[in-house]
Amino acid sequence: MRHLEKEVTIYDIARKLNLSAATVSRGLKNNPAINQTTRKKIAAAADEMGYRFNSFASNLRRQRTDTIGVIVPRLNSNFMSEALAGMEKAASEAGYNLIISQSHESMIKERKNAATMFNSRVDGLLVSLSYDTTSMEHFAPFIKKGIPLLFFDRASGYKNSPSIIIDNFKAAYEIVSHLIGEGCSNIVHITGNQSRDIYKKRFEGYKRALEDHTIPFRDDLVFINNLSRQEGAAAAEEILKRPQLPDGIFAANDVCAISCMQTLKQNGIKIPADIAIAGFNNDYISTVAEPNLTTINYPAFELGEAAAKTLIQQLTNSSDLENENALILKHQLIVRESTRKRQ
Amino acid sequence: MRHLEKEVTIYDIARKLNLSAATVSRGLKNNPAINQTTRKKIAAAADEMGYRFNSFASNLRRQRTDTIGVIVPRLNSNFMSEALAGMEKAASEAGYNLIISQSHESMIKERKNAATMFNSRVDGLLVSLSYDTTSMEHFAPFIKKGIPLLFFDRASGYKNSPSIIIDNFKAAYEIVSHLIGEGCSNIVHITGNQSRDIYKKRFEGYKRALEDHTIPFRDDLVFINNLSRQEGAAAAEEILKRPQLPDGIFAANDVCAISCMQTLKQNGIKIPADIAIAGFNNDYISTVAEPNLTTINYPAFELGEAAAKTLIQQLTNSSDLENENALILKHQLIVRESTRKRQ
DNA sequence: GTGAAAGCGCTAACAT
DNA sequence: ATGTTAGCGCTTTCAC
Repeated sequence: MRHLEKEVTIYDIARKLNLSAATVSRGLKNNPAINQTTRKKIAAAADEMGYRFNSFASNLRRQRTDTIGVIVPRLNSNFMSEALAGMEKAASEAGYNLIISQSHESMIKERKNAATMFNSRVDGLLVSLSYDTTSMEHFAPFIKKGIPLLFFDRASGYKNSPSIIIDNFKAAYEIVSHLIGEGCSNIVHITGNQSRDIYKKRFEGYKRALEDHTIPFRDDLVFINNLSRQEGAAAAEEILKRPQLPDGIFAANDVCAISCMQTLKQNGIKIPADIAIAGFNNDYISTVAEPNLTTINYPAFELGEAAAKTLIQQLTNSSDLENENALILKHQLIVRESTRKRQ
Repeated sequence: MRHLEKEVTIYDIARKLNLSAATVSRGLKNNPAINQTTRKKIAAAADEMGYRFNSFASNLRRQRTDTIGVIVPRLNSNFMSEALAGMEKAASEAGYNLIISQSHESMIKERKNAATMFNSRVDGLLVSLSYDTTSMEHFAPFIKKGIPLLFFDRASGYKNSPSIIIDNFKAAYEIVSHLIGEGCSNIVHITGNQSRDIYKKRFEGYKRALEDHTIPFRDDLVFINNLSRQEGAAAAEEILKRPQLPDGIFAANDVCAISCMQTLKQNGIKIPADIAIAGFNNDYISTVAEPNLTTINYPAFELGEAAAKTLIQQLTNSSDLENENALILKHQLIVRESTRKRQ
């Protein structure tokens, strides 16, 4: 039906040139054992006959795929698309393809994705966990078969799988300390599911910063939601209802911080004079929002690149990551107008 | 090395259960011809023995991959990540995987990507052209082999390949007419490479709108660049140097419009009072920028979904797209503060 | 420098 | 309802 002509194989080329399939196979791979002239003849014939390499046959034979699987919560976030861009770059430079799938923040889908990746026999797997993943059992087959598994951003302490992250605790500590330094003492924290390590660590950083500045921690200042635009606005509404307004807000991502800020501004709150606001990630929008948002620069592209490179190193055995368990990338606190209370 | 244990095949299962490989194969596929009890036994044994399906062998045999290739200019734009999210959704619902690669706006890379996709024997290919693609020869092999090829957003009139787009001419016409309606008569247009149809059509829409409102077209009001943040700012700098300021700007994407707006604002220009600004795409940032940006809603997610669905329909022959040559999605003009000159 | 032959694991046509 | 058989196209070991 779809295949208009019969596929040309190395046998067809061999027949035409009075060679064996083995020679053609070697010739196409530029195997130095094959005569230069023969190689050229083979290449020419292949070209002329419209030959195309069959990677299944090759994969089947070689037992590897040169493919890396990636499972992300969602493709359509600034952070993820940057990270994926970095991965694609590193992978394609090393001759690997990427199979990308999204879990839509659901463990059920993540499980299916993992199974598909497993059956597709990816050489390795890169994962950023979904929002609601509790069990890690769907990754067990990879461990069992010795397929390298690497978590990035939303990591887990799962088995011996290494992860690539930033120091979320420290980053949060820094940003909250900065807020305190600007005179805030009544700081709201908006964050995500505490079973995701990144949010837990940020929360801990927040608490520690308060503690170290002898500011009592207050449960009612913490909002745990999915950090979406909607939830950011909802948190703002909730805050506005309170008898006493906070003087600072630290949200665990930029999108949420900004939608929260937008809602507050619409209700006449002055940022940063009334309330200072800080986010996390350094998405492009943080420089578009007014006032510009103080945030943590989380190098997403570099993260993706590093993740893919690390995995590929394991694949080629050029390095053993078995001893390292986490690769911590550098982050930076970026102070902008949204938190500058004093001149 | 990486494979700790020998792979289990259907033959192993067959031997263990005293069945033939064919029965096991059918059983695993839940073929109704196979006895319920047998099917259960097979499933149980497969599970217990740690069997995993070998898709290469299957692909090799079936001559198809259930995989769709996607080539995009860049992954990390709001528009593309939305579109990809839509594709991934449609594809995974139909049991297809996606192989995604980016051309980095270069024809050379696009050509390599196409070759890889071809060798990976994708069942179909979705393409949004790179900025500098001039020749389409790298898609010829797909046509020749009858592999469905579908362009989206950055389309081309290539051969009989259909495309999924919006009516860029009309959208641009509408937005420029709106600017004129707000009192603008001196309207800058910032757009992209004119060999990309989308930008050409937008340019034409701009010209036609001027014409229909008897405003003379002026060459010096047109900026052709790559529509990046940098170029948006550069265009603003250039505009600021001019003796006479324009009273309106229509940029062919939101990112460029917003960076242009930021630079103008920094130089004391009032938006929209001095200059009204409109963008294109309805990226999230268009609601974050101040003033909020007037733009065209380009339904990226739906576009991706429609593209994947259309391709899959062709694959399953459930529809013949050979007659249709373009699927035009609806767009909407979204008027926001950045162009409201009059109350 | 080149060839013969076997086999990777699955599926489908054809049998029974 | 299940089995037999052949073959998808490539790689690789062992020969010469």
